[in-house]
Amino acid sequence: MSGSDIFTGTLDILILKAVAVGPLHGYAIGRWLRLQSDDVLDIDEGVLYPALHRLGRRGLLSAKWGQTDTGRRARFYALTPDGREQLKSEKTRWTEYSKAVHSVLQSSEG
Amino acid sequence: MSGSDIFTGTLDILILKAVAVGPLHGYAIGRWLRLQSDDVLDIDEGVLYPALHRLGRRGLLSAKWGQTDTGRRARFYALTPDGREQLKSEKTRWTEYSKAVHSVLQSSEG
DNA sequence: ACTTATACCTTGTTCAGCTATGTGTAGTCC
DNA sequence: GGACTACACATAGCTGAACAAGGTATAAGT
Repeated sequence: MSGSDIFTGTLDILILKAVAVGPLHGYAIGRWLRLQSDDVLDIDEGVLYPALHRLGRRGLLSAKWGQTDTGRRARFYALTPDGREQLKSEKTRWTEYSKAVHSVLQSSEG
Repeated sequence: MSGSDIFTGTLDILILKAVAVGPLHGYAIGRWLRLQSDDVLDIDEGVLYPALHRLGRRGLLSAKWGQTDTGRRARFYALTPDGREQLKSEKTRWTEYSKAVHSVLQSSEG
């Protein structure tokens, strides 16, 4: 059901990236993240769906109802142009930040 | 005054690491993080001091008043044994997590 | 006198993520 | 028939870290 805790602020990037290739529905986003991260990122559905709604409200994702491969009804999310820009800038920010944290954690100087 | 936003959850690790080498006072912790991270990590004091108090309350840091090199009064924080363990496990968690995020962001598969 | 750097602190607010829970469909296994 | 798993969506209440914006005070430089 639930995965290990998230570092707040990273979820949006992960979601935006997941739908960057093509539209996906919520459940598939969760599955894809689990797959790509070797089970490290296991997003609770009670966290994932509100996040999708937030991103929609902010105009970073668009949503429409559709059919899965197996004929089920599902809500498909796609990146808007704003979302694509947001992904890009957040990715840059993450990369810079994680490098900074890494260099702090590696440091042995007092 | 303020730095760029933090990814929530990383601040504790950064602080614990800063005092891992030896006791430091709050202001020096901020300065050290800025230095080690090439100005990427610039922790607002209104964020830093409450965090130090929290870590103290949780028993991960000990605190005592002392004198700086320049003769000023300052509160020095040091790692407790619990704090050292927490640093270790959080470091592991961060490393695993950031690798996972990285591998998601690098992915090009749909 | 003024500014900068040092060094500490608190109060109020926001909102992401956590926890728990609910709905319903469809396939499989015994 | 009954139980179970996977799929797919959703909301409501809570917590607490971080943010924003202030405040106190000393010392050194110009």
